[in-house]
Amino acid sequence: MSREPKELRASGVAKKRSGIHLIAEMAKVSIGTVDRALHARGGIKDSTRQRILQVARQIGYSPNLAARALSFAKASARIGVCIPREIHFFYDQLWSGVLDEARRVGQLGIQFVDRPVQALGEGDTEAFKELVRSGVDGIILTAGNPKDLSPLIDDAEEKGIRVVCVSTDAPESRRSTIVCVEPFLNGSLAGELMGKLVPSGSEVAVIAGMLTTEDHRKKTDGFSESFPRHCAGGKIVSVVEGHEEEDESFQKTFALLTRVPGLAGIYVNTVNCLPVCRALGARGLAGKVKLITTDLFAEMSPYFQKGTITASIYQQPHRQGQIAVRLMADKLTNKIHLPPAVHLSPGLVMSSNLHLFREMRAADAKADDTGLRRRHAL
Amino acid sequence: MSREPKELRASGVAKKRSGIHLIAEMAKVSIGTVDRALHARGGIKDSTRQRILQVARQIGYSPNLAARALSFAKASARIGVCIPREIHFFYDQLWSGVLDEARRVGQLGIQFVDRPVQALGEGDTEAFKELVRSGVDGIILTAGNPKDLSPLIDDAEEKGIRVVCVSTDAPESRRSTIVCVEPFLNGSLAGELMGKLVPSGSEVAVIAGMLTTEDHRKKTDGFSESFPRHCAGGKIVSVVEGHEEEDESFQKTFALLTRVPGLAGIYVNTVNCLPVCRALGARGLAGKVKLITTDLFAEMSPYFQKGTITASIYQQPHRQGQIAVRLMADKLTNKIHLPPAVHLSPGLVMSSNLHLFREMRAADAKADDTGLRRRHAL
DNA sequence: CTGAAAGCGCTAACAA
DNA sequence: TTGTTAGCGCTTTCAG
Repeated sequence: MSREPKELRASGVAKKRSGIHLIAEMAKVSIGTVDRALHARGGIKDSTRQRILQVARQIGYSPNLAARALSFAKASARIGVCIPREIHFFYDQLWSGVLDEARRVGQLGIQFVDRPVQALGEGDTEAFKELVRSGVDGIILTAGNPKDLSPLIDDAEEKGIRVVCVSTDAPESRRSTIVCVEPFLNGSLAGELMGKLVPSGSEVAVIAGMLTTEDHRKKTDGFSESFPRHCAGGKIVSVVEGHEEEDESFQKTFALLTRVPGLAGIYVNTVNCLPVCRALGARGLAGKVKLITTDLFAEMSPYFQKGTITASIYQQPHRQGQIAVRLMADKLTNKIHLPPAVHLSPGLVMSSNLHLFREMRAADAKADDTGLRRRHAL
Repeated sequence: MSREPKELRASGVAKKRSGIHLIAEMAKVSIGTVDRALHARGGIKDSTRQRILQVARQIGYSPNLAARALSFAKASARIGVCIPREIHFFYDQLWSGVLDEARRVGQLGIQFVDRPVQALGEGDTEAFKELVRSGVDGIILTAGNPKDLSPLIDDAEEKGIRVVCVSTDAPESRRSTIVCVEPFLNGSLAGELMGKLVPSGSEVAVIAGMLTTEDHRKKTDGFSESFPRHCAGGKIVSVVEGHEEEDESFQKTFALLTRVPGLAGIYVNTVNCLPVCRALGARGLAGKVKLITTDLFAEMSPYFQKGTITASIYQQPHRQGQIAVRLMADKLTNKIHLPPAVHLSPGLVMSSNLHLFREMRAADAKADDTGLRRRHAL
C-alpha cells in the first residue's frame, strides 16, 4: 500500500512525480501511452504522440537509465566477445579493457559471452559463427581475417546483430563501427617523430612483420609518406620483414646495420622489437641509432632506460577495449547511435613517462571479487 | 498479482531468484537481514552475518548497480563541482569531461551542484565553503589556492565530505585523491623530447608564466632536470616569465631570440604559446628553433601545420574531468575505495595526429537533448 | 534481532 | 487506441 492514502492523491494534492510519470500527468495520459510515444511503438494516435513528445521536450525529459536497465534485467542484451587470448603484449590489455568495462555495464544488466581465439586470425570465423548462432545481440571482435569474416559480418548485421571491430578492422564489411588507432596514422606519427629526431639527409629503415599484413603495410606506408616530409633529404633505405620471428629479426637487423653503416634510425612497426634492440646492442649502436617501436610490454623497460629505445608508439589497447564495450552497451541498452568510427590518438612512451603505463605495473593483486570491494579500472 | 500463482512458489517450485533474494533464500533469512549483513549495519547477530557473508562469497555475489541507483533515486548523493569556467583553452575541456561523465552517472542517481569560479584561484574558497554549506557529499575542485583551501578541505574531509582535486593539487591537504598529469613529469617529458630533438651542446630556453605558480615551477624543474640528461652538454640558458601576458611574452621571446642567436629550442610550459610562435615568426625562426608547447586549442593549429610548433604536451583535460567524476561516483554510490592518486600520462600532439584531438573539432552541433537521441562522449 | 513491504522509473503483458 | 499492473534488485521504514 502506498504511504500516501489514495484520497490525498485523488484530491489533487500532486505527488512529486518525475520522468515518464510526470509526462503522463502533464499530457493527461497513462504511462503506458507515454512509453509507446517515446519508443515509436505502434498502436497510438498520432495526435497524442505529438502531444506527448511535445511535453517530453518541454520538460527536457531524459530517461533514467538505471530504471531502464533494471527493467531489462530479465531479458537483457548479450554481447559476444571474440578477441585473441594471448597473454603477452597487446591483447591481454585489450582483454582487460573489455573486462573492466564489461564488469561495469554488466551491473547494468548486460551479459557477456566470450569466445576467445588463440591468436589473431586463428579460428575467428568459427568463433564468430558460434556467437551468431548463440543468439547474441552484438559482437565485439578483432578481425584478423577480414576477407573471410566480411561476409559473416554482413550476415550478422543483416540479422540485426551489431558488430563492432576493435583494433583490427574489416573495412570492406558493413560492421557497425571500428575502434582503433589507424595504422597509417600510427606510421605517420612515427615518421614525423623520426624525421625530427635525426639530422636532415639521414638514412633510416623500417622493420615490419609481413607486408602482406594490412596493418604492417599501412604503418609502413604512413611512415614512408611522413618521414621524408619531416626530414629534408631523408631516405628510407630498407624495409625489412621480420615475420615476427625472433631469430630472423635479429639476423636481418644485424645484417642491416652492417650493410648501412650510417643508419640513423629504425622504426619497428610490430610488437617484435626485442631482437632489434639486441642487434643494436650487439653492434654497439644502442642509443646511437634512434629506435622507435610500437606498443609496450614489460620486457621493453630496460631498453628504455638504457636509451636503446627512443620512443614507442602506444596504441592504448586497454582503452580500445573499454570504448568498444561502452559503445556497444550504449547502443544496445540506450539506443545511442554508434559513431561510424572511433580513431584514437596513439600515445607516446619515452623513458620519462614509461612508469605510468599499466603494462609496467606489477601484476595486480587479485581482487577478491565479492563485489563488496571493487577496484577502479580507468 | 504475480504471474506465478502463490501456490506454485509455496509448493517449493523454486522461482529463479538472484542477488540479494538468492542469498536470502539460501541463508534462510529475509532480504532485509541480508542487506544488514552486506552493509555492516548494526542490529544483526554476528553468527547470521557470517553465514550470510559466506553464502554471498560462495555465489560470487555482486550487487546490481542499476537497482541500487534506482532505489537511491530520491535521496541520492550530490557532488559539488568547483572548477574554472573559462571558455578557452584547458578548462572548458575539463568541464565538458565532467559534464559528459556527470550525465552518465547522473542517470544512475547522482546529482551535481555546480559552483564554477571565474578563473583558477578566483574566489574558490568562497565557492568551496558554499558547497560545503549546501551539504554535498563530495566535491570536485581545481585547487587554485592550495594554501587557503587546504584547511577548508581538511574540514570537509573531517565531516565526511570527500574531496577530489583535478588538474591542480592541494598536496598539503587531506583531500581524498588527485587526478592530474604531474607537472614535474610533464616537464621531464618535454625535456627528454627536447634533448633528443636538438643536437648535443644545444642551448635552449623555457618560457613559463610565473615561477611562483607551483605548476609552472614544477614543470620548469622537470624540464631542467631532464633536458641535460638527454642532451649531452645541453644548457638551459634562460627561464623567462611571461606572466600570461600576450605582449610581455612576445617582447621577452623576441628579445631572447636576439640575445641568444644560436638558440636551438624553446619549451613553453604555459598555455600562452601564441606570442612565442609569433615572435619566432617575426624573427624568421619558425621551424628552425624547436618549439615544445603545453596543452592544445584550435588557434595553435596553423602553427603545427607551418612547423612552428614541433610538439605539444597534452594534459588530457577532458579525460581528467571524466575520471574525477567517475572516481567520486564510484566512491559515493558503490563505496569503491579511492586510489590515493591518478597520474595520467600526457599525450603528445604533433602535426600528424593533431586532427584527432577534440580541441580541433568544429564546435559540435548542439545535441537535441531529449534523451531520445544522445551522443557519445569518450 | 528479524521479517515484511513500499517504492525508485521503466518495460511489457494484459485488460478494457 | 489507451489504461493498468507486475516486476526488475535494492534500500529503507515500520512492525513484530
